[in-house]
Amino acid sequence: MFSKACEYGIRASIFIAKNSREGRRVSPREISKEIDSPQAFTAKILQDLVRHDVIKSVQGAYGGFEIDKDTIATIKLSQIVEAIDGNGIYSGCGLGLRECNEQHPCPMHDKFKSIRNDLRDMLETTNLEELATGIKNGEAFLKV
Amino acid sequence: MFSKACEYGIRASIFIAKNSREGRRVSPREISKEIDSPQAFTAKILQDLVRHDVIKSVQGAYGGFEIDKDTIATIKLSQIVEAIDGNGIYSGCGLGLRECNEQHPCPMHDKFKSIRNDLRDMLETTNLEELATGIKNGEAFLKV
DNA sequence: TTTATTTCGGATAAATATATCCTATTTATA
DNA sequence: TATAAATAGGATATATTTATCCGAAATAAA
Ligand code: FES
Ligand code: FES
Repeated sequence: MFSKACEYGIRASIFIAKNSREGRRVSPREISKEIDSPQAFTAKILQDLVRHDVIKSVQGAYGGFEIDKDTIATIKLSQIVEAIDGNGIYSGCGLGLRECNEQHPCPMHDKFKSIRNDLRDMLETTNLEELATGIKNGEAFLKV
Repeated sequence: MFSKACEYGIRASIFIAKNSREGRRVSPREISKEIDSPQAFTAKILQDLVRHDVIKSVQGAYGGFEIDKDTIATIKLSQIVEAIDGNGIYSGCGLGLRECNEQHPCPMHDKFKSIRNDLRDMLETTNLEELATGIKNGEAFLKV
């Protein structure tokens, strides 16, 4: 469904959100340990998310990654997915035609479209705040 | 969503189904032309589908690929997807945890599960007969 | 200002997915 | 039986994704 990079990116963002709520910056080392992902690869993805204004980085000693406390609830899953995987999952044809087009649909179009729209709605209405809360409460997990 | 191989496999199966209803066998050359896919690569995928009993091949002169007329309506999209991409899309965790587990859910689990189940239901209730009919009637297309 | 720490970014490696090529095998027909 | 036409399958090539490595730049604190 999502690329590995995107999976790591979402898990990392949730972990950063949880820690930022507690006023703690985190390093790629700590992040990749807590979400069980390859460190250098994860660091690349974090840089990508910084460039896309999903998270913030602070360079130098005592630096790390964080998210402004008051924006955590405004960051949607869709922003992370689009930053890393692009928007093909929202608009692309399920059977790989050049574009999904009502006037030139593939045989799966009608049935696929509704699922794709549900997925888009879900990603656009889910924010980091609620996901981080699940982790905080021990109801959900980021690894294993 | 699906791999290229899976997209080609579904499009090819629909094309074969349409032709088998008309009593015509088709070659990889004709298939890849009609679904606009790389020929040799498509041929590999067709072999895979034969091994998984989704389609039938007839070797030698006047051979080709076909589907028994009376089984076309019984072949579900899910069989093709599972043959090529495996069943990860049905059972895998959306955030890449080792397994999707109610007792150890990722933060996206509840919301993701319902979409994944809708997708599975769609693939399990859609058969080649109806898809081929769309093509036959000119309501749907397999390329461009 | 020096030092230690940390992100940034380029280069490279490894793994996987996609695609091509060529030969062997099968089979209907002449 | 010989021939031509077609799928099967191994070997190989290319592209993309995933992953690692290392030095440069930034920055807080001593
Ligand atoms: S054309 Fe294929 S999903 Fe819309
Ligand atoms: S555990 Fe992640 S989707 Fe179920």
